[in-house]
Amino acid sequence: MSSRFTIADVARRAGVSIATVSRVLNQTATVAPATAERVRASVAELNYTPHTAARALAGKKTNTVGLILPAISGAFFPPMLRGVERSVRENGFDLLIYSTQPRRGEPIHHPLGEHNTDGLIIFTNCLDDSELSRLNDLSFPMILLHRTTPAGMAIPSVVFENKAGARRLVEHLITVHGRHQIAFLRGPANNEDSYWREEGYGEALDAHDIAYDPARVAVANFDEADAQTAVNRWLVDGLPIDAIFAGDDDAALGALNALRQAGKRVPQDVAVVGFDDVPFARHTVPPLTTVYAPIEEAGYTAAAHLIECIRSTPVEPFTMLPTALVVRQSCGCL
Amino acid sequence: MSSRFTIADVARRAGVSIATVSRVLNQTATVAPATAERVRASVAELNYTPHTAARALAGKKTNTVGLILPAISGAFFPPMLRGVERSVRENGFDLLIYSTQPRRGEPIHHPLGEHNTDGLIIFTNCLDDSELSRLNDLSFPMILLHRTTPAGMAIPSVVFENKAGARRLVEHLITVHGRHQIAFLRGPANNEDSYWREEGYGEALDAHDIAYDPARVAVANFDEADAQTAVNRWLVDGLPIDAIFAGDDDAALGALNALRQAGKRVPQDVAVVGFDDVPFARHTVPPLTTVYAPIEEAGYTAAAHLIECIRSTPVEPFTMLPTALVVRQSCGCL
DNA sequence: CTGAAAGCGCTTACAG
DNA sequence: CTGAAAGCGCTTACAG
Repeated sequence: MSSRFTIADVARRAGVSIATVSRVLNQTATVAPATAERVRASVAELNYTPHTAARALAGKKTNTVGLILPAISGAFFPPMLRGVERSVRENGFDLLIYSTQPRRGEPIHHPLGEHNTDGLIIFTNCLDDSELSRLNDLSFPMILLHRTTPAGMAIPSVVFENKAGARRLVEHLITVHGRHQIAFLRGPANNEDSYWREEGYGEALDAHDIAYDPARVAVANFDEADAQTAVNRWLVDGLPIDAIFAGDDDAALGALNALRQAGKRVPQDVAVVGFDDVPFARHTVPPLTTVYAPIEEAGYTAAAHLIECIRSTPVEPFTMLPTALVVRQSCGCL
Repeated sequence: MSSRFTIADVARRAGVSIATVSRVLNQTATVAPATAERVRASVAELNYTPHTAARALAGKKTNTVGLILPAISGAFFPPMLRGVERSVRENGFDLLIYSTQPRRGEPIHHPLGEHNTDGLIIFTNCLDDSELSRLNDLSFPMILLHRTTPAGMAIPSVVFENKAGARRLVEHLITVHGRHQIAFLRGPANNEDSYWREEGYGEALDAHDIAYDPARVAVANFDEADAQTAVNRWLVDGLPIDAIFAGDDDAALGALNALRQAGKRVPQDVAVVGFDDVPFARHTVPPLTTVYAPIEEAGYTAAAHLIECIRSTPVEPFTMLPTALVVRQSCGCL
C-alpha cells in the first residue's frame, strides 16, 4: 500500500470530476468522446491504477474468486489449478487460494468468504456443511468441484463421469485380459470420486457374474504410501489377486511399488490400473493403463460457471465431464 | 459481498463506540476487561467478521501476500506452493496467486501490486525489470525466489545452493563411475538455477581435467519433451556420451525416455542424473540419482521473509539453501 | 453528458 | 480507558 495517484489526481489533471473518471474507467455510462479521451490521457500519464480495496468497498464487489482446496499435493492439483487460473484470468478476475486440511470435528476457520471474494470454488468436501449452508442462505455464488450438491441447496457442481469410466476400465480387465480376481483401492472416506469409481467397479463385476469380495477392497486414500501398505497386506495375507484397480493414479504408484518389491510381475502376475491419467501415468513401469479425467477442464469449467453465477447469468446446475479409457501396458495390453 | 453485520451493529449491541470495537478486535489499545468482554460477546453473537476491503482501505494494508509465478506445471510447483501457503497462513495472511507466462517483449500486465497486496513473492524472472524497479522505488516489500537481486535494488532473495550441488553430482559421476563424456541439459534462458548448475558442471569437469565440449550442452528448458528431443538429436548424431546431467528432474525424465526408445541401457550405457529430487524421482526406472533441493522450504522461507519485510523486521538479504546429493541407481550405483 | 455528495465499513489521530 | 469525527479511494444514485 504505497502512496500512488488517486482518482482525484486523474480528475484534476483531466479537468473533470472523479465521477467522470470512474465512468470512463468502468464504462458505466456514456461520456463525451473528447472528455473520455482526456481522462484516458490523464490515466496514462499518471500511470494510474485504481485502488482495489476502495473499489471493492464502494462497488460492493471484489472482482476476485476464491478457491478452497486441500493441501496442494499429488499430481492432481497442478492441472486443476492451471484450469481454474486460466478461466479466472480470461474473465478479468483475481484468484485467492486457500488450502486447508479438513480435520473432522474441528470447525475450519477459513479466511475466504463474502468479504474478500465474489464467489467460491469448493473442492470436494473442503468446506463444512454449516458454512456451506450459511453461504448458500446468503445466496453467495459458489460452485462445487468434484462433489454433488447437498440436498436443499442450489449450488451448481462439476464432476467427472466416474462410474462409467471405472466400469469400462474394469470390464477391459475382465473381457480382454480374463482377470477375475480384481481388487479395488478406495479413496478417502466420503470422497465422491471414489464412491462412484467403486460403483463402476461393482457394476462391472456384476455384469460378468463375478462375486464381489469385500476382502479385495481396501482404503488407500488416493495416496501412494497408503496404497503400498494396503497392497502389501494383501500380499502377505496371500490373498489371490490377478488385478488391482487403484482408485487413482497416485494409488497405482503405490501398488506398483508393493508389487515390485514382492517380486510380482506387472502385468503378467498382477495387472494394475489407475484413474485420472495424470502426467506421470505414461512414465510408470510398465506404462499405466488408466482412465483419462479432464482435470484441467473441470477446473476451467468450475471457474467459468462461478463467474456466470457472479454475473447472474444462468448456469448449468450440474456438469458431468466425460472420461475415457487410456490403454497402455500395465493392464496386459501390447 | 452479501449483507452482513457491520462494526456498528457490534458496537450498538455492546453499548460502545465502533472505535472500541475496533480496538478489541485489533488489540491496538488497552480496553477495560469488562468492556472488551462485552464486545467479544457481541461479536460472537452476531457471528461478526470484519469486512476485508474496508479494513484494507482504512488501515492501509491488505493482509495479503502476492505470489507471481509461471504457469503451474511440472513437479516443482506443488511443493513450492505448499511451503508458501503454509508460511502465509501461519502469519495470518492471505495468499493471492498470479501465474503468468512471461513472453519476451510483451509487457506483462499483472494484476498484483501495491493495491491489493502488502508484498510480493516473485519467482525467477516472472516480473519484468521495469515493474520490479518501480515497486522497488516505492519501497514496496518484495522477495525474489530463485533469482538474485538485480544491481541497484535492495530486495532480499532466496535461492538454492545450485553450483556446489551440481559439482558434487558431476564429480560423483566422474570419480565413482568413471564417466568422462558427460552431457548437460540446460534450463530456460536467463534461468539462474540453470546458470549455476552449469557452472558447477563446468567446475567439476575442470577439476578433473576433462575438456568442456559445447557439443555436449543443449537446451531442454527444464522440460521433459524438450529434453527428449535434445537427447534424441545427440543419439542420431552419434555423439559419444556416457552420462547426462539433465539440469532438473523433469528433463531427466525426457532423457530417460529418449534413451529407452533408442535401446540404450541406463546406467550401463549412459548414466542419467537430475536435480531437485521432486517426488517422482524415486519412481523412475532406474530410480533417479539427483540433488535434493529444499523446494518447499524455499517457498516457506521466502514467504516468511516477505512478511518480516512487511512488518519492518530486519530480514536476511540473501538466503542460500543447502542442497544434498541423493544417490539412487541411475548413476550406476548399486 | 456531467458534477456534487452520500456512503461503502473500517482505522486512527485527537480530545477528554 | 473511551468516544466523536475525519478520512481511506472509490461507486452510484440524484440533479441538472
